[in-house]
Formats: sequence, structure tokens, C-alpha cells
Amino acid sequence: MEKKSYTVTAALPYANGPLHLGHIAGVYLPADIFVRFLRLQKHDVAFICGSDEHGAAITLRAKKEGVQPQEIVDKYHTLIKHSFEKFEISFDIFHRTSSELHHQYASEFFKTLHEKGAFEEQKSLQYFDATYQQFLADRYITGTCPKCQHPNAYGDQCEKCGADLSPTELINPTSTLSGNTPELKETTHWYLPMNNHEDWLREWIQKGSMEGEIIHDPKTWKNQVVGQCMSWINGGLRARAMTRDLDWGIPVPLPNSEGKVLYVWLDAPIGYISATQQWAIDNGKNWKDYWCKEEAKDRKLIHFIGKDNIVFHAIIFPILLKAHGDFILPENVPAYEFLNLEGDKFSTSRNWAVWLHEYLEHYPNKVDELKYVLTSIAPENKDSEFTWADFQTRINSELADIYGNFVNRVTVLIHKYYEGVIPSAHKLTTYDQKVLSEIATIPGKISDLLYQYKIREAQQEMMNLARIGNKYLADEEPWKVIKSDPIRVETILKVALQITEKLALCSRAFLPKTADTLLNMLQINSEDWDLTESMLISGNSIGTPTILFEKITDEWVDHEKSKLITTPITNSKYPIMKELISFEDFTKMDLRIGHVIAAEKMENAEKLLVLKVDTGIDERTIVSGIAKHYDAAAILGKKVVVLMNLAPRKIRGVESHGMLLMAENSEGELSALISDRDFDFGVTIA
RNA sequence: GGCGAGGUAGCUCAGUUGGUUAGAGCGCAGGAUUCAUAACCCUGAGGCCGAGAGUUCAAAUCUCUCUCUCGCUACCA
Repeated sequence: MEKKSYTVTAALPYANGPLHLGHIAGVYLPADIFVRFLRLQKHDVAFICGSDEHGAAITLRAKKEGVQPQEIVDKYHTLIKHSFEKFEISFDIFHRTSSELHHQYASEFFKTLHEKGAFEEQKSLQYFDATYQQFLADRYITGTCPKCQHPNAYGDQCEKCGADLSPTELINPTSTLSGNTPELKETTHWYLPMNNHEDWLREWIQKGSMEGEIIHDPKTWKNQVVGQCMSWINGGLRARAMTRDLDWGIPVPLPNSEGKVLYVWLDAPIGYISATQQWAIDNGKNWKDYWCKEEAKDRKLIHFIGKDNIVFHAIIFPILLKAHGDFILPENVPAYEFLNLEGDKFSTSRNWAVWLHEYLEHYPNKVDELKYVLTSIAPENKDSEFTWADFQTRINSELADIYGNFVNRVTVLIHKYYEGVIPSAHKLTTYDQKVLSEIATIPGKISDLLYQYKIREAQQEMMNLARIGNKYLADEEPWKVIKSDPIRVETILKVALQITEKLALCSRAFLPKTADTLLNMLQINSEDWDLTESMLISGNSIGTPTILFEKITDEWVDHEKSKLITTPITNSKYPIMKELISFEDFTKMDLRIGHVIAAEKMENAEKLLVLKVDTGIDERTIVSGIAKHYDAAAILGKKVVVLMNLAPRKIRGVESHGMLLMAENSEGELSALISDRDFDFGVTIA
């Protein structure tokens, strides 16, 4: 039984930056093509998206720019929404997680799970740092070990005697944040015990079955998705805390949870549901028809995402949906790989990107061109690459030369011979019939491919219509036949126009603007994906020929490439100044020049070096995350600035006493600070 | 470090359960043509299918080792 209705989501963009072409090619454009196609197939579809506006990264960005988090999310929500509109991504709704409705529903969702016992609740007395107004994780507390009297044991463990501890056992506990004595307060944490869900997840992902019933075909899922999920499940899922200590987000809707918000897992994906609710309210629908088991029995839920989001959508969100009980589970999670740009990864921080809003501002009439190119290189099964030279080639030698030129040839000929009036067909030759039956198969081929999420190949099939058309004209040579058999030419051009018609119809999923132009010209108005009979009416006149796609010049390519290299970063690359501190605060820091007398890379760690530093008063071990910038030999013998009196901390099993001070530039590169007068090690800095 | 996914013509990518001369588009070369956006049409040349070993009558496809790329994850105060 073929299901006839769909709820399609596209990953919520995070509202702390604009969209670039990588986002578009790997999520939103494929989803939009799929949805446009489904609508033409007369499926009942809701296409849902919105901006994800919570989380620590946004608060950090707000601090950096010196504004409130709300300002950040308002700015980017608006920018992103407008970009999607101009690029004609046909969401039914583009909502936002900072909305009242979302807050309400996410809270309700949390409460339902809570009532059903989906969480493991842990009440405990936990140390609270009054200065920082936050609860302290175990490792942020040090004190004297009750077993061996070691003075610097951690809240979870004493590495001197190896004892497992809890923070309340420590004698003289100290907060490593403020250095003050923390106070004990009662707090509650809610954990999602994912380990309890391994069995059904395994069956659901590998076999597509739930409680014995097959609900999807796992063969249609991408390798990468099944592979990564099974690797997580086989590795053993762990309980994870569902709350965070943060003041920006959805407050945990339970007592004793001040200062806690719902973690992203219970926030962002619920945004799909709350967005659907808003849309349903606005359009007189029942949102449950799109999400709930009872009401949406035969509905397919599809999540379009990037590959970094696989576990989130194929394991965690399904657990939440199933634990809630009312919901259907995703039928597929088409995950796309990443798009690169001119040989390098897209990078927001390095400004190595083509920003969608800038493209749309400069080239508002080149929407379909960009869609064509991005679909051609959609990263379906592996990372792919965008270059401006390729952009030019694809538009010039494919879109313009094959598609645009074919349409132009047909319309010019009809104007030349019939003053723009559609001629009648007479007797069809076997070649005419062969061509007509060939083009009749194309919508079905595209359809098969799109149901398998193969949008590049599907778009190729659309282009094949133009190729067939060009070949038909070359074979039939109406410009020659007109001299000997003008009646025959009427049939030839009618057939050529039928190819154009089919091309226009198939283009609606991929190149909506172009399709509109063509259908308008041909005076065809159909909401169906395919037509068994042509709707062209002989005697109607078609519009004047226009150039559908202009060629991209070398200057354009050079210009865009040069912009990539020289564009300065939009926001200042210099972080804003931190809060003022008192002189007393400053003098608390003990800074000295140290001499690195031993250095080795820590095993099994990418970024860590274990250093022995002579500080004049002692030789101490410091673990430093600089391995990407200094290998052991390069730092050995160097004089470095050491923060001496930072509370010791165990890093991957090695206790680190103090830290090296490093300069960090906007690229994230590090440089050791060395005194320019070559003072000996051991001197103090003030 | 652990795990997952990739490495196929100059470029962007397909290759279904291992089976005869490894495919497409673009680019390139030659030819034909002029209705058309110096476009279209025909023909052709380009691949040690990342490296090495193994299983098999047969391997791009299965196994192992290595290597490069990307993602997730741990660790970077």
C-alpha cells in the first residue's frame, strides 16, 4: 500500500550566522526539490523548518558582540528566513524556537516524558558556586581526599590513591571557578537512559521493523546513516543528561530546576513539531494529522539533514518520539555529505564561504541557475566541491547551450514560420512517434529517482528532454524541409513544442522560475506531475522568444573568486574586551617565565603535549593543548609564560599544574609568548 | 585514539546480489551543419577503479594490511 502523505523536515539552521551554499546544497535544496515533486504527485505534504535559537554558542556570540542573545537570533532568523524566501525554498512554515508556542510545547513534551518515567531522575546535594551562581560539575571541585589525605583530589576521583569519590566526601572543598568554598544545595538532574532503547533501535534501524511490523525498508537508507547508527548502538548507548545550566533556552518546567534549561535534544527537534502546530493554527489544520500515530497512520516522516546530524535524527529523536508514545517515527533520514568551496571546507569563522544572502543580493535573477548547479553537484554520497569555474561551465554549456538554446530554437522557428502561432500536427512519422513515446517515459524515470532521493540523476533526466529535443531538430531539419514540404514542418514544430512542454513540466521541481516562464508562454496550467495528453492548443500564440539563461562571463568568475580571497570578516576579528577586574584580582595571578625542559606528545590524544617546565622554584608538569601548533621538539627549550597558581587539573589522567599562556589569532593559530629581552626563566611578570 | 563513510577518465559523479571490451555529463580532438545564446548533431581519444597482499574459474565489487579525505566521539582552563 503506497502511503500518500508526507511530513518533510529540513534541519533547523542555527541562528548565529547566515546561510552559505554548503547548507543549501546539502539540505534545503534537495528537500525542496523532493517536496515540490511530492506536491505535484498530489501527496499531502507539510514542509517544515525554522531556526534553532538556543544554546551556549549563541550566548557566547552575544557576549562577544556585546548584545543580548535575543538580538542575535532576531537578526539571523530574519536574514535566514528572507534568504529562503528569495531562493524560493517552499517551506510551508519557517518557524523559530524562541517562539512562545515552541516554549510551551517543548515544556509539555518534557513533562509528558517525565510523567511516563522516560527519564532517570537524580536528586542530589550538589555544590553550588555562589559567585558564579551555578552548580559545579564534579571535576570543578577539589579538596582533600578522605582516604589518603591528598590535598588536591577531584570531586569524582583522587588520582593519588585512585579512590572513586563523590564531591561531598571531600574535606575542604573548593570551587575551581572562583576558588571559594561552594555551598551544598539540592538539585535534580534528568537523564535519558538511551541504553534502555538499544534493542528496539537495533531492530528498527537494521530491519525497519517495530514490534514485528515492517515500517520502512532499511535498504533505502544511506550506508552512512545505518553505519553510523549501528556503530553507536553496538558501542553501547549511555544515559545523557537532558538539562544544562544556562540562562538562555527553555526553562525546565519542574520544581527545583532554577537556572536549568532543556538541552538541545529536547528543544531543537521538538521545533519541527511546534512549527507544524503553528502552521496548522494558521491554516485550519490539525497538527496531529502530521505527527501522531492515531491520526497520521500512513504518513511518512522524512528528515533531510547533513551528515553531522545523523545520530541526532536517527537515534536520539526517535527515542524521544517513541518514549512519548503518540508519535510516528521517521521513515527515512536522507543525510547529505558536505560541500567544499574551491578546494577547502566552507568556514564561517574564516569567512571562506559564498553566502546565500549576498549571492541573492547581487544576482537576484539567477536563482534557477544556482539551483541547477547545486543540484548537479549535490553531495549525495560523498563530499563534493563548488568552484566558480564549474558554476560557469555548468550554466554555459549545459543550462544555456542545451536547455535554453533548445527552447530558443523552437520558439524562434515558430515565430519565423507562423508568427508565433502554435501549428497543428498532421500525420506522425514513426520517428515522431518514437520521440514522443521516449519523452513520455521521462517523468516516470524522474519520479523513480526522486523517490530514491537521487536528485542529481533526476535532474539529468530532465536535461535529457532538452537533449532529445536538440537531436530531433537536427535530425528533422525543419529549416531545410520548409523549402520543399511546409506542411511537414508544422508537424515537426508541433512535436518540438511538445518536447518543450514536457521539459517545462519536469522543470517545476528543479527550476521553478523557469518552469513558470515556459508554462506561461505555452499557456499551460496544470497541477499534475505528468500529462498523458499534451495541453498545447494549436492556434494559440506563444510569447516572443527570450533568452532563458544568460551566459556567465569570465569577469564574473574572476570577480567572485577574488572576493573569496579579499573579503574581510564581517564582524571584527578582535573579540571585545572582557569585564573589568580589580587590581587585587590581577595580583592574584602568579605569572612567571618558565623553561621547557622536557616535552612529549600524549598518547591517544590529538592536541595534548605533556611538558616539564622549570619555573625557578620548581619543576612541574603541565599538560597543554598545543600539539597542533607545536610538536614536542619545537617547544623543547623554549621560554614560555606560565600561569603558576591555576588550580591543578587532571587531563586525560595526567595532573597539570598551571598553564602556558599563548597568543591566539583569528585563525585559531597559537604562538608562545616569549620575553623580548631574553630574561632568564624564573622571573615574575606583573 | 575509537567508530562510521568515502578515495573510479582532465573535471563533477554512476556502477544494483562478484561475470563477457568499466559508464554518464562536462572538457578535449576530428567531422557535419546553420533554425539557434560562436549554439546544436555525429565520431573519437582519455581509467594499474588510492597502494599492497589474499579468496575465486572470475574482483572496482568479498577478506586483511597500509595510506589520504570527511564526519561523529574522547581529550584541548
